[in-house]
Amino acid sequence: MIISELEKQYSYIFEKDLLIEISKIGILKEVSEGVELMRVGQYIKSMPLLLNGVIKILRNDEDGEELLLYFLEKGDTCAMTLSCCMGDTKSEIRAITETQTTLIMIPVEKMELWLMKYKSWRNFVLDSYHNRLMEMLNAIDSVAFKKMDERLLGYLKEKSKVTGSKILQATHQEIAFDLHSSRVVISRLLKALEKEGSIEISRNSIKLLKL
Amino acid sequence: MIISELEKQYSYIFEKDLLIEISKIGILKEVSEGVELMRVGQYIKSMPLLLNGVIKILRNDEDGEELLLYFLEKGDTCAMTLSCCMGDTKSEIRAITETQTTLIMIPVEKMELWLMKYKSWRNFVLDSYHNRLMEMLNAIDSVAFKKMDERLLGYLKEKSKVTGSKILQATHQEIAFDLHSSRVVISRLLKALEKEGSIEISRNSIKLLKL
DNA sequence: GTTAATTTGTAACCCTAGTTACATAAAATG
DNA sequence: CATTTTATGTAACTAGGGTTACAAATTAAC
Repeated sequence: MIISELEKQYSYIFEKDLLIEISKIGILKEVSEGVELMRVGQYIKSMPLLLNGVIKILRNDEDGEELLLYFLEKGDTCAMTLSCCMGDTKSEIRAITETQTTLIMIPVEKMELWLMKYKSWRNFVLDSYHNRLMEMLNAIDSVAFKKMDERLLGYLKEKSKVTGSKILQATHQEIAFDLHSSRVVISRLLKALEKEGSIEISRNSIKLLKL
Repeated sequence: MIISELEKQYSYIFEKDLLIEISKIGILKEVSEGVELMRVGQYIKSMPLLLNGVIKILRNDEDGEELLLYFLEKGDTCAMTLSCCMGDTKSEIRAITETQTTLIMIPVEKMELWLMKYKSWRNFVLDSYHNRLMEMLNAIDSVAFKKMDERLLGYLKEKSKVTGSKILQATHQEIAFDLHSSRVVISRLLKALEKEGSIEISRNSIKLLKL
């Protein structure tokens, strides 16, 4: 039953034998929107393969301050998880489902075994690391080089892209959390975007117009 | 001749056979301080293993703005290089020798081969990715959550650690570049640190006192 | 040793974005 | 439908840090 879903996303990535192993060993999991899949400091015993939906990955500092790092989409896996599994260290990030998601959980033990056995798995793991490093660089560019208005715009576009909708469900406060800013600042900048005709603001939602 | 240097840093990491391969194939390279080893947009054909010295890794945005991401020390390799070699993409970062360095260059072709052949190489590559991800998280914490005075202090400590000296050779302008700030701001904050008794400022150098 | 180039110190100013405070509006709850 | 709760709008203020401008000090160059 798993394998049909699996093949849609991963058949051109993984070799046949590996797909079969995954479908035997992996545990299919349905998670609804807004669920915390992982929090900082937690140990990780299994690794998720994302079949459907969107997960947002956040960084927290000691004082509970928060910042969105990037979104994971179908076909992605969490490099942080990989990283933590290998090193047997605690998670450094927080993961929350942005939409309803379907994922396959793989026990850690298999990971190293498969690295030896399957070339496609090796490539997948290395690609994941590569992709995640690139997303981290984006995150750094954003906070280091951009001003808040630009960051906000980028955030809205990205969120629209991953959810596949021009209408975003979010309060100004939630956006402020993701961008590590304050509600007042976000309201201010959103208002400016509305005046300039880029968006339309309603309670709990924002409609992207000419972006 | 290479192998003696090699064994000092990597004998407990790599298996014997791999060490021999590296010493046969790798090209030993001595680089003096302040040399640009890699710039943004460059293609990478070989991968460095750091035997000695310190390399600083910088991020540039389109307008030439710059930010220090982290330092590489002996025993490290550049995960970005790994990443770029694999994906055959351009470099996203800039690398400059912070001190005189000794490194071994490995041709890209070997990398994938060794991933299959040597467990120790696999672990090394995965560990490198892990370490680099952690350093990227530090960089993000710094720019996202900290104020400039804290960042400056962290920078001074880190630089002192990697160079192994309490006396740092740097102008305020150079520090400003690394932190993506301006000379005036850095001078201002350094002065404050001096008044508080943490450092001693001289032309072209800063002495760390009670840090 | 005189001149030029670098480096540092400091004042004055400005802008972004964070904070506080309060009003209004829309939904949820009873 | 009256009352909370939640979300948004806006003004006024503050602070961090970026910019400009210029002086002083140190070093390098001739």
